[in-house]
Amino acid sequence: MSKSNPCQGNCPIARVTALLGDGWSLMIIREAFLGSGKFNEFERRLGIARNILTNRLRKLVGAGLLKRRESETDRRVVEYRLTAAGRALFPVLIALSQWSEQHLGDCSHSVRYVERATGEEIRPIRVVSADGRELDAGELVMLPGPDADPALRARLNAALDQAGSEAARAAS
Amino acid sequence: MSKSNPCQGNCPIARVTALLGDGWSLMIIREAFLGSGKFNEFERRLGIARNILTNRLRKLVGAGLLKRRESETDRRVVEYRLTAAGRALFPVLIALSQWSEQHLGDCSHSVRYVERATGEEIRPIRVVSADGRELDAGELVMLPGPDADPALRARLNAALDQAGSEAARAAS
DNA sequence: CAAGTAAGTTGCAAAACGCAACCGGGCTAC
DNA sequence: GTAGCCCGGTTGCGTTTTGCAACTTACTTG
Repeated sequence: MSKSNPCQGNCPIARVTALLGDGWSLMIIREAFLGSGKFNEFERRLGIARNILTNRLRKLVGAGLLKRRESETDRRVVEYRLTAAGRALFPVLIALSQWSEQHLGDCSHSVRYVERATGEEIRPIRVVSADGRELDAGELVMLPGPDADPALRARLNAALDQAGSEAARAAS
Repeated sequence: MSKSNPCQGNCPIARVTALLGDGWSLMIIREAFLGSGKFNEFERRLGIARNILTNRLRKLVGAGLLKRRESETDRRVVEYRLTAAGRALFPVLIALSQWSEQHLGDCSHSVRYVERATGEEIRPIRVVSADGRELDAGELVMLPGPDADPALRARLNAALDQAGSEAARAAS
């Protein structure tokens, strides 16, 4: 994948896939949310090979999701902590988790996300319109933004045209 | 990864990672949201190798995200369409996309998600409490749910304890 | 019927992954 | 202070996954 996936220019999904699209990165982020910070903790709790872990931690630090800091009390240990950018992935993680429990495997309810202050479970993550209504996938369109490069712009416009012609065909 | 990543029992993130944790699956889902359906379309638009594409499509069909249907008008072509489970990934995709644009690379605004009916851009995806307030990562806890297996339960409780002791340490 | 096209499949080379052994600095205990 | 252990890596090597290109089979089109 690494060499290819120029895919469609600066598509944000392509960029995030290049960074987190492997079997471990998301698990490492999850572990970090669960409080892991030391190299050893990640290794033990995930059962990941040490060379791979080194590689992924470097990548995540390089991307600004984790911050590497050598402990002051014991200079052998290194702490990897989530940065603000890393913590901003929390909605993604929850959305994935909720989707997984609803649509994968045996429909189990194995993790609860509750508000610390109230003890109440949070709502399912949803797409919400500008004025606060919950939206469905069918009610949305993707349009090229101001910074879309030509390839992405072409792709999104093609998708629009296709949807348009499909709608026209359905209407006829 | 495939063999390992038993990770922590039935953790939903581990399950979703096993399914979508590679360089292509999410891109295929994105393409499907953009209207691609035929084998050739995925191939051309993503630049993915055909054997890999075959493999991923089968996996996604097997997981119930895509539905494989041979065209009636031309029996050579095969249509892969998102199922309800697949469409339910839309919030995840948008959350990833929004995160990517905010925290990756050059802060660009290359894709706009707008409501078809109003033309208004949607709100950023957020975690919302039971009574509708937007929550921050720090205001949440993960607790084992009724279906958590022992390993996951232990992991989540350990995280709780650790957070507790850290809080105690910070308070002292 | 000849040519072209769609969706795979196969074989092979290159890259990524996983494991286990090794390493160097830093603590700890005697 | 030195022997032994822990921590965070690194290295070498075998296995798996990926990527590419050529081939195949079924079908449509001219």
